Amino acid sequence: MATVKIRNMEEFAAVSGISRPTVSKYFNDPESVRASTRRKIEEALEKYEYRPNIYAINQNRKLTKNIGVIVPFMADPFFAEIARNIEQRCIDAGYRPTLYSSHGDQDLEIEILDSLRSIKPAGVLMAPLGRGSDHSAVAKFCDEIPTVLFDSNIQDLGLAFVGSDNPQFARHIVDYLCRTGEPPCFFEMKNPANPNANKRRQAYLEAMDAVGEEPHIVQSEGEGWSFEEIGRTGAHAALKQGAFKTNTVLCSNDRLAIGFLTACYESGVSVGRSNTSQIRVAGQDDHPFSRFTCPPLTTIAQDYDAVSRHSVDTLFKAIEGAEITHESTLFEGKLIMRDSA
Amino acid sequence: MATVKIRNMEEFAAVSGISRPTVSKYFNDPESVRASTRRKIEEALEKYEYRPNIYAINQNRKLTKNIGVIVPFMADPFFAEIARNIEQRCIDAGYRPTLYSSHGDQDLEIEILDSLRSIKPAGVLMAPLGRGSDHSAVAKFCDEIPTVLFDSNIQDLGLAFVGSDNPQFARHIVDYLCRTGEPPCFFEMKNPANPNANKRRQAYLEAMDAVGEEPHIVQSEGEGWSFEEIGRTGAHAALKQGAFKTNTVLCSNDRLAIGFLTACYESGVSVGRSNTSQIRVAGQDDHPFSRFTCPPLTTIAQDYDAVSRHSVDTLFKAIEGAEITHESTLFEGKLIMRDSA
DNA sequence: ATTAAAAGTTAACGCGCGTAAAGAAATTCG
DNA sequence: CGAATTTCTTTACGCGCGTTAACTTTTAAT
Repeated sequence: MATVKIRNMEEFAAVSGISRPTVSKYFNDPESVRASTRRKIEEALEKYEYRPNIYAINQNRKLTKNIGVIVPFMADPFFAEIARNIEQRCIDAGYRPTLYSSHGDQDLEIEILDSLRSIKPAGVLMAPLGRGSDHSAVAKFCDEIPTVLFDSNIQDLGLAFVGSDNPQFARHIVDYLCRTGEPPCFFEMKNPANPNANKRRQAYLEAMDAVGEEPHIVQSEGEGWSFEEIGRTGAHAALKQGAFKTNTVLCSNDRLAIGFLTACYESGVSVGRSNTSQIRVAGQDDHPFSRFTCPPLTTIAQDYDAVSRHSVDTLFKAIEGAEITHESTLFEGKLIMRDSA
Repeated sequence: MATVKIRNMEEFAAVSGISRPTVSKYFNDPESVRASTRRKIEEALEKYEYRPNIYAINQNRKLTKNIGVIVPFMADPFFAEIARNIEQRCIDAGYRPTLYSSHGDQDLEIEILDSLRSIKPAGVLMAPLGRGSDHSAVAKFCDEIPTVLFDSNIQDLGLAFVGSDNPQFARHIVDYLCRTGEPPCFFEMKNPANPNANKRRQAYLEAMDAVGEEPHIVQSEGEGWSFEEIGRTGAHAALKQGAFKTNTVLCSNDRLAIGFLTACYESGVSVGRSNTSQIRVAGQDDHPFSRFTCPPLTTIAQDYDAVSRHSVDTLFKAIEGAEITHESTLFEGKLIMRDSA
């Protein structure tokens, strides 16, 4: 392998027999040099260990190849999955994604934005805390750096918003539940962290109206991102006081539903769609764990592949100079029928 | 606020009335300048928007303040939690952590190491894939950059290893299970991704020997990181052929146990420690979801706070010049009694 | 073969900051 | 108060690479 250690592009250019400006050109785009030149450089690359210093590169380029990816809560596997998906797309496009989680904390979200500024990213993909976000801080950031919001929207901030079509979700699953049994009550947090929650409540109301059923909303106390625990305690309280007017419950999201199922188990309420069951429970999102609840959770799956693809595409188009007029893109969900409803 | 935009430290030094070298000194350590000087600089900092260019800084410093944090599988909330914990400790110590997930993929793990090299980190905290890691690639990396391994060990690589005391885990939970009912069979993957799995099997055998009971091991087919699904299908197969010699099952980890519980539900086997239950199931790790399984999972909790603290401490000591002799530090677990066993 | 176009070379500057040296100014202390 | 000490200022260089300008060589086309 290497006989001498290559310290910089100058030295590497020397051993490859090509001038430094041309080598620099090669690293910015290998296709931009003649095939014979490319071959020489790549032969040297095999022989010697050299990689351009990323700090020197970024200091001199007007724009880095960095992409920031922010999710509100990494310990939620749903966000881990979508982050992974986005990350891979960035890498494939030749960018360098860096992953951040706000961990449900406003101060941390602000710190992340601040930290991102210092790495001068070409663009940012952000799933904001939502209700918990500092609106003006996010607005200011979106103003400085090309940013696409996903999952949860903040007014008209950023280049675009990409998320799920909550009304379609609600129509779809409310339809299903009504066709197969009693109409669903809606179970949610009283003070949800995520603005999607409000849209989902609204969507539920509209969907129930459309099928001509009377809506019933049951709310759980508790704040923060411990949705399962909030769902569990809220369900216990609601079950005890007979808050559900029908035997069917649609939860605002799967994590809440997971806690709900735990409460049902703990209080001896049998869940399922069989005749012997006392209650039916459905969720929304198709959380990675929903397959493994007892009973497995009927839910409506977010098309997170489409969400991540479209988010990334939109950002890259903007980075590459396309004029983007702000728009929201919402993807439909698929019903995942399992045993809980 | 700002009347003019500050472009670099030169300009900022001008408006603050302090020379550039002193300002530079301030940013490296605010305490290193006279109080009156510090005050002047901080007043200017309030008045003008300026932050040193991180690329220029890192180009000139011998050592960056970057810390790499690698976990094998971010969609496992256990790793998300420990990563978060580690991240925070790094920030508190004035470093800049960057988070990576190998997503269970060897090629990606290697890519991450490569990518880390290019940011010239002061140190790295790595939970390797384990069996799935490219030993020589990791070894080479540890040789170049101060690296502490945690969670899963690879021989004697890196500055140190920090993890859990698997034998203690096994003794503790085997003791408990034997005291309260039939001795446990052990349920695990035949081809586990994680080397801890092998240690846990061994620990189970020793613990059973210690209490004078005959061990029984049941293995599930399947590879990769979809532990829940592997646990579920493996449990179905094992239950169908009556593979368990006793009515108690200790799973190698919680995610496997979660799948096991799903299989029990699906095949109508009642789980729990009451007289009416047919089987008892326990896990290991205290996964964030274990509280919410049905029934809630009895398990043994990893002291991930201690693991992350000690990992970070060890790394920082090494970075700050302390001589580290390679050693493994293992933390004990606490029994978490819930309803499944 | 002639020639225009394409791709390479050499030389040089700049990016923003770390850092070192030498001397000036401010502070501390006896 | 003067001397010793600490802290700052000025000046200057270097880090590794992007990039430009002027020129030379190679390639493709007539």
